[in-house]
Amino acid sequence: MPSAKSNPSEDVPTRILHEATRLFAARGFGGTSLSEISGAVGIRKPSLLYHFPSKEALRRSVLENMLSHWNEVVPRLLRAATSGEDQYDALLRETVSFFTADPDRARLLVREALDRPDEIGALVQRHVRPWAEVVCEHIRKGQARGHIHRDVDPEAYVGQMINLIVSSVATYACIGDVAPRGVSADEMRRRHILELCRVAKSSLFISSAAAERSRGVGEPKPASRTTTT
Amino acid sequence: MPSAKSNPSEDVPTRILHEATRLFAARGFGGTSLSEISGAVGIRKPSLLYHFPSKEALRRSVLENMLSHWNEVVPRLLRAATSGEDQYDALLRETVSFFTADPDRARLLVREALDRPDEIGALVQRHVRPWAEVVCEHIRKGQARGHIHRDVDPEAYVGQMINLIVSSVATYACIGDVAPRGVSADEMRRRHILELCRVAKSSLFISSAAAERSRGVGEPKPASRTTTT
DNA sequence: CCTACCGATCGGTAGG
DNA sequence: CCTACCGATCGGTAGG
Repeated sequence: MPSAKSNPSEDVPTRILHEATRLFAARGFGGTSLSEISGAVGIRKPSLLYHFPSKEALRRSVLENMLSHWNEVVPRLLRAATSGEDQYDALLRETVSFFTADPDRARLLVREALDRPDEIGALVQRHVRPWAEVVCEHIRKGQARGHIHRDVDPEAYVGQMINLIVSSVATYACIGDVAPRGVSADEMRRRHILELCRVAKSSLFISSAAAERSRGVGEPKPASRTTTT
Repeated sequence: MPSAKSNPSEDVPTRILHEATRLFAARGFGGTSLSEISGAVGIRKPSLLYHFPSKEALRRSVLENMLSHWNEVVPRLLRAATSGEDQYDALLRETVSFFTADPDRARLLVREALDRPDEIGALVQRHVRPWAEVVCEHIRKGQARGHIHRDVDPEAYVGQMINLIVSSVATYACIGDVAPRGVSADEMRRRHILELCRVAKSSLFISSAAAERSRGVGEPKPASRTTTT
C-alpha cells in the first residue's frame, strides 16, 4: 500500500497546493525540494510537474491561493473599518484572525518579503493599500474630530500595525518572546495578541487613555499632587 | 589579476564572514551556495572551507559575529533603560539604530527565526530577556507611580516592541509600506521609524497622551498636567 | 590558497 | 500517474 500522507479526500492539485504552502512556509521556497512536496502528497515528482509545470509556477499558485483567501475577508474588513474604537477593535481582530487562522500565511508573506521584496511590495500596493487608505481617511477624520491623537502619521501608523500583526504571528514564540519561565506558550500567545490590540488602540485613540485614567483605582492616584483640571 | 570583489584590506576570514552575512541575509542560508560566497570574496570554494570547516560552521560564525555586536551595545541600552519618557525614547532609538546601522542584522534574525525557531528562541532568552526584564521592572514601577498605563502587559509589550523594531527594519519598504505615490522611500523610512517610536511611547506613558492633548485644538482637556516624577 | 574530483540531490524531460 | 534518465549544481574531500 502506498502511503498517501495528505488528506486523500481532496483532489491532487489541491493537496499539492496545501503541502507546498506548508513546506514553503516552514523551510522557504529555496529550502524545499519538489521531491519533498510530492512525497508529502504521496506521489512522485514527475506527477507533481504534470499539475504544475515548474517549481516557479507552483510558487505563484501558492501565493495566488493565499491572496484569494485574503480577498474573501476584505469585505468584512471594510465593513469594520468605520470610525470608532469598538469598530476599530473589530477590524484589528479580523485582521489578526486572518493570519492566526493559518499562521503559514504570515510566515509565507514574511519569507517572500525577504526573498522578493519588489514582488511583495507590488502585491501589497495592489491588495492592501486601497483598504489601508480607507483606514487612513477614518484616522484623519478622527483627528479632525478630536478623538484620535493629532500626531499620528496615518500611513506610517497603518503600515506599522500591519507589519506588527504579520510579523508577530510569523515569528511568534521566538523573536519577542521574553516571557518568564512559568508561562505556557499558548497563554503567552494570547497575551501577545491582547497587547498588540491594546498598543494599536492606545496609540491611536485619545478616549482610550482618558477612559483608562478615569477607571484608575488601586493606584494611589496622585490626586493631592497634580490635581487641578 | 584576479578580481577580489570584497574589501582587500581585511583578512580573508573576515571578508568571508562579511560576504556570508550579506548573502545569508539577502537570500537565506539554504538559498546561498558556498560558491557564491567564495566568489564574492574572490577565492575558490575549497579555500573557503579551509577557513570555515563547513557551511554550518560558517552559519554559526555569522550568528556569533552578530551577537558580539549586540553585546557591545547592551551596556548603552541598560544605561538608557531608566524610567522616564526621554530615557525610554533614547532606549528605543539605540535599539532601532542597532538594526538600521546594518539592516542585515534584522533580516538575518527574522530568517533564522523562521528557519530555526528553537535555536533563535533560546538565543533571545539568553541575550535579550535579561535586558527585557529590566525594562519590564521599570514599567511596573511606572505603573505603580501612575505615569504608565495600568493595563500594559509588560512582558507582552516589550516583546511586541522588539518584534516591531526588528521586523520593520527587516521587511521595510515592502510589508507595511502603504505610502501614497509622491513619497520617496527614504522619507517614508524616516516616517515609519518616527511613528514606531510614537506608538511605543504613546501606548506606554500616560503623560504622553496628556501632554499631547494639552497641545490639541478643539478638545476640552485638563489644562496643565505635567507629571514630573 | 589552488586544481581536480566525489556522491548526492536538484529541477525538469522523455515516453508511456 | 509512473519509471528512467538528463545536465547542473550542491557541500565537501584529496592532495598538493
